[in-house]
Formats: sequence, C-alpha cells, structure tokens
Amino acid sequence: MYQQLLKSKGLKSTPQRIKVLTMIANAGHVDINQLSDDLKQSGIKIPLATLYRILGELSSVGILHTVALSREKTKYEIAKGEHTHFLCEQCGQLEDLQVTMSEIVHIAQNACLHSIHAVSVMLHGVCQSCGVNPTYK
Amino acid sequence: MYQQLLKSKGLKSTPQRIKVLTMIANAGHVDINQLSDDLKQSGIKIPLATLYRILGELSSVGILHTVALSREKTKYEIAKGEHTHFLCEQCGQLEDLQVTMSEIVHIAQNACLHSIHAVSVMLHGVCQSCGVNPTYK
DNA sequence: TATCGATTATGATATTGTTACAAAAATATT
DNA sequence: AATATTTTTGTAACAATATCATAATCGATA
Repeated sequence: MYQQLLKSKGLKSTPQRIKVLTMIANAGHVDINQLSDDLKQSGIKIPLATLYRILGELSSVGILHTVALSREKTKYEIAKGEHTHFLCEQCGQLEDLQVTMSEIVHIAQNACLHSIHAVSVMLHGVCQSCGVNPTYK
Repeated sequence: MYQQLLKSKGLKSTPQRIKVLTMIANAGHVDINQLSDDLKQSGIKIPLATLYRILGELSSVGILHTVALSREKTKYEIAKGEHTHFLCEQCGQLEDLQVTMSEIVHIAQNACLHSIHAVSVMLHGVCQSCGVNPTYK
C-alpha cells in the first residue's frame, strides 16, 4: 500500500495523497487538470493549490515521475523502472514502452566525460490507432 | 543567412526574428527569459508577448527546436541534426552530445507497432566541471 | 484511546506566465 | 512609390502557480 511508501519517504499518509496516487496509478499518465477532473468525477474535491503541492512533494521524494512535454502540460506517473515514452503526434496520447536503455547510456558514456545517472527517451510518431483511423484535423 | 531560411518557410524576414535567431544561435540553449535578458543587454527590446509569438512560430515551422524540462522552463535551440541532450543535475546546464539514435529507434520499433518519426534522448547526471568542482548547495 | 506537537489541507489572495486583440508599423510585391 | 499582407506592439484578459494564515488531521506517546 501507499501508506508504507509515503512513510518510507518521511511523508505522512493522508487521504488526499493516497487518492492522488491511486488516481495516477489508474490513469497511467495525467496532467494536473485531468487529475483534478478525475478526482471530482469520483466525488473527491482537492483544491488545485493542494494538488500542486502534493504533486510537487511526491515528485521531489521520487514517488512520482514527471514527463515534461512541449505542447501539453507536464504529466505525472508513478515512478517505476526505467522505460521509454511514446507520444502520438495526432491524439497526444502518451504510452509506456518497455525498452532497455543501458545500451544508450553505454554509447553516450563514450561521447562525453560527464557522469550519467539517468536517461529519458521520448519517441514521437503516430500511434497505431491514429494511423489506422486518422484524426484529420 | 536567416532571411533565406525564413522565406523558405513562408515567413517574412523581420529584424526581430533575425535577432532572436542570432541570439539563440549564440547562446546554444535558452529559455524565453534568458533570451529576453540577452536581447535587452544588446540594447534590443522585444516585448515578451512578441517573443512568445516568435518562438512559437519559429518552432512550429521547424526552425527552432524546443527542449521541455521538468524543473526549468523549456529551452529553445536552432534546429540541427538529431542529437542527444545532457542535463547537469547540479548546475542545470544543457549540453549537446553527438550520439546517433538510429539504433534506439530500431530497438524501439521492435517494441511497438506505432510509426516512429523522431526521438529525443535526455541524459541526466553531473557534468564534468561540477564533478570536479562541486557546487554544494 | 485521549492528548498534543508537528504536519498537512484549505481557501483566499498574490504573483507570475501566457495569450488575445486592435491599432500602428514594417515587409515584399507590383 | 503604392498597396495588400504580415508582423509588431502595448494593453489588457486569461491561466497557471505560489504564498500565507488558519483549520483540520496525523501519528506518536502516555
């Protein structure tokens, strides 16, 4: 449960935090507005100011992971093992792909003398469902 | 010159656009505020509203490339060949690395059925100068 | 399980970031 | 040089995020 996780990071377990985590886990990737809407839909009203703080806290202790995007608002996901993201240029959906990146790090490590701690890979393209059934805008 | 480039994208060549492009080319990577400051420093005052529009336009026609970051504001660079970015966790500096990514695409293409158009890779770590001369905050 | 200090949530407000719009200016074409 | 079109500008609207005092909640302790 999330209570353990929060505690292990020195954060108290509050219903708001738990609900936020559960919501994000369900949704996969959400921005703060979708999250707020989802919560409302479930009859839970957490003020935006609180959401901002919660998301900030959970991110800074590493429970959440943020995905910064150019067009859309940054999305939040439960921090899990390293993986790459696929962003569909048409429908905007963000999807996880299980691609190992150790090779990338290895290659990159040969191209510089900095010490590399993490990689994030974002793929852009058209997802299968948009390709088959294009959303002509 | 940038005039040609702008024209080829159907955009008129204006002093503001040229100056913005020149500034970004000098700086490598800048966010809108640094850019605005740099311009002021050079005695050029372009209102923020105009900068926002210019950056948007130049990005959407592909002359500029945006790098969305979690903590800092998104940075702009002159669009060049595909390369990866290294972000230093200590000093926040963004650096280009010449690492080919065709292999990554290839690997990823096996992990999904979506059609992939582009990749962006962001490496996180501690740059050499911070490693040698750490900025203990 | 009742108490209490410390943490967190809330709501209102302030601050900051971004966009929209009408008018003036500049551009490139003839 | 004249003109239609695009662009810039400044202001004002709008949206996103942060701050703050207060109230509520948590969880450790007795």
